[in-house]
Amino acid sequence: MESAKSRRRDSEATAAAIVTAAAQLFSQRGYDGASTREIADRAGVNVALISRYFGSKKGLFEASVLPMLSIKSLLSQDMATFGARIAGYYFDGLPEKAADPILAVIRSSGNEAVTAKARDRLRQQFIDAIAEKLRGPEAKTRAAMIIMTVSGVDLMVRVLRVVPEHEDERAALRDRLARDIQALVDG
Amino acid sequence: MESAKSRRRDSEATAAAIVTAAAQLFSQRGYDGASTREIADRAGVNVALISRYFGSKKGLFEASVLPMLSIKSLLSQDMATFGARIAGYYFDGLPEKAADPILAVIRSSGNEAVTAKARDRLRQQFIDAIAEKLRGPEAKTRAAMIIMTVSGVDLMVRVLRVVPEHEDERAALRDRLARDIQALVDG
DNA sequence: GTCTATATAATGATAGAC
DNA sequence: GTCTATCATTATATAGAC
Repeated sequence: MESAKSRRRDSEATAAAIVTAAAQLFSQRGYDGASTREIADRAGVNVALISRYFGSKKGLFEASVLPMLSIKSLLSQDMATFGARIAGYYFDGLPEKAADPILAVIRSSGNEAVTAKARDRLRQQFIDAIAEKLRGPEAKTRAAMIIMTVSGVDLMVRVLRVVPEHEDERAALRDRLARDIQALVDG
Repeated sequence: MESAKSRRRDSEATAAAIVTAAAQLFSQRGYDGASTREIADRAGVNVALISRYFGSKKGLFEASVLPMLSIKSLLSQDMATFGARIAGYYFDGLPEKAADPILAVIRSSGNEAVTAKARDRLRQQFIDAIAEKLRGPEAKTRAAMIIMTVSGVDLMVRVLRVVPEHEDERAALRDRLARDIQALVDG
């Protein structure tokens, strides 16, 4: 274990701090809206280190957002509770400031050069990965419907922010969502 | 009817050309990614006219994107065919370059100052408007589910661009979508 | 390993000529 | 009603000192 003092000169820790700050800011403001200076400030490091460690802003985007684009942890658990877990994630708690790689891709999608790789990874790590887990007919179609529905939730909750205020309405929406997604999982 | 020559000095036509170009470019690249110069070029007018006619870039965004945020034309027809019409819109034809106000809001959503009004209008013109059209229990919850699903389609088709290549898979997805949305409409 | 200083380019906006 | 020219600002990226 290193001391706090030596950590200040630990390039790995510095790069990790940049990645963390970048993931948050790209999620919040998208690629064009998040400046390298702001990312460096939030990470508590100098701006020049971004080019130093990641080559360019685009390199930083790929290093921070792409690795987070995975749904494996959700798929490794019992698929009989998949719908409930997804719905719970978005409606119980609602982590406002947390980094959301899907949101980062959505908000950066106006920049084709930057999000081309991210889209490829989204297809592989999400749609294809879900389709593999599904039993029964039309697995791919159902997988597409699932990712579409989840994307829609992400959009409604985190982009449009139109979640019902009343607790019972929220619960009704969450339960309906859990049921509909689970129906797609079960076939 | 005015001649083509006099149209060149028709401020209304000029403003309209700017609005059209802006709607397209804001949809494609989002607010931050679409520069005023590029918008002016596509409209075939001078950049200075944007400030002249709309005050600012933000003013142009509101003048071009906000008025398009309406679903009235889709709701005015028979609600028994709502699901099929939505699904057909996204899967038959697939208008790549057309201006899509929802997409513009999504891709600009990293910029809070610009999209605050757009979100309000989305809630009113979409969720509330749909809820009013629905009969049966939990109209608001179902309206939220519908807009969530449609947003997800918009996202998958136009942002992530992960529509199945094979015609039969596409048709299967379209039909399943139409059915699921219609089920939400019917209660 | 990290900083300061700077090069270069692009942005939104405006003043004033035509 | 539309244009040219320009301003002030901000962006990413880099060279070189420490």
